Amino acid sequence: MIDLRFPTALQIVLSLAVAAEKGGQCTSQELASGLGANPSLVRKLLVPLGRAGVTASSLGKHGGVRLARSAGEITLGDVYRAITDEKKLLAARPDVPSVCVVSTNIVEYFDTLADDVEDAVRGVLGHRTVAETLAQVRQLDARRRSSPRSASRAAPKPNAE
Amino acid sequence: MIDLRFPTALQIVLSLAVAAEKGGQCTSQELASGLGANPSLVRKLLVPLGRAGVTASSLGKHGGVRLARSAGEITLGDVYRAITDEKKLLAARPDVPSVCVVSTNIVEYFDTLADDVEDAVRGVLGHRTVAETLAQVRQLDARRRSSPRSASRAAPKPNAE
DNA sequence: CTTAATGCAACTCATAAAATTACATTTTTA
DNA sequence: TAAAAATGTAATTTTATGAGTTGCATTAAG
Repeated sequence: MIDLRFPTALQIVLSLAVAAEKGGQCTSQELASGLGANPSLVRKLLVPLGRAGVTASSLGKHGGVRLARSAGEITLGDVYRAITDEKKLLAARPDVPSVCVVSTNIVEYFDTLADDVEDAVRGVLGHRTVAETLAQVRQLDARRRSSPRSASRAAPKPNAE
Repeated sequence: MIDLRFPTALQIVLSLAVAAEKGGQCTSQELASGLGANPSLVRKLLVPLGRAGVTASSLGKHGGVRLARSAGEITLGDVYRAITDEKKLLAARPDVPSVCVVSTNIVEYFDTLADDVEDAVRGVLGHRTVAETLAQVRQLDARRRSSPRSASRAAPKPNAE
């Protein structure tokens, strides 16, 4: 099944950034409804994010989730690394037999290649803060409202609300 | 299940590059044994590689597979693109409801982010030719033979063969 | 004590590739 | 022309892994 943890975690963090501007926090229920998902799924993703110091939760009544740092101090790379932990984008074939020069050394080679790819991805994600990303998302929203060629049926009346 | 198509295709192409040096070709059976896999699986991967002009096959008795171009004219990016076709490394969450600024625009944002990541990966893979890669694999092999601290049990007697 | 939140464990479901099997098709060649 | 040996391809089963769900223990406010 396709891995949606990073896009999901990113949306969670962005929603928390919006809430943080108002000095507030979110419940996993609120976050889940923005995702069309289950609160339990949200809480599952909050575990590694909390461990990485990206989010923080408080228990009990009036508990909830908030950003552990300001949105300008969190990069998408932080979120990505927290959520994917060890798993790399590319993985070598396991159990390759050793029958020729290629098969004997391909795994070692591929691991270094996978590392290079991982570094490139982190380069892209590491330069963008959550604050900048939220600003970009709002730009998209402004563009969506100003032009009626709606990309989705989400804004059928761009000038009506 | 984890996607092994690219590492598998890469090993196939490298094996074909070795064979090409001797002016020869390989059967899917030979390729499969170097992978510890099934000839049918190899042939399945050869379909997109052939369509992309990376490999070529001949039917019938004494048929087989060979590189369609020289190893110096094929990049790892060519192999990667052929094998993964449309599928991107990162995919947006589907069916996100539109309940706030973030949820309304996150999919569009994430798609552009996924494209940026894809470009970065292709940057890494597009610069390496199969010929260069084969040379690197052989360097690893030379290093493995000269130092007995074997990374795998693949070469228990580095000076014995 | 009740309420409302997170934390966490157990379970089923869905998906996509791996792996396998079988057979049709195409060439070579004896 | 028939046998052999290869690719092409379709159908099927297996497997791995995240999604999604349910339930409940724990925690803290009032």
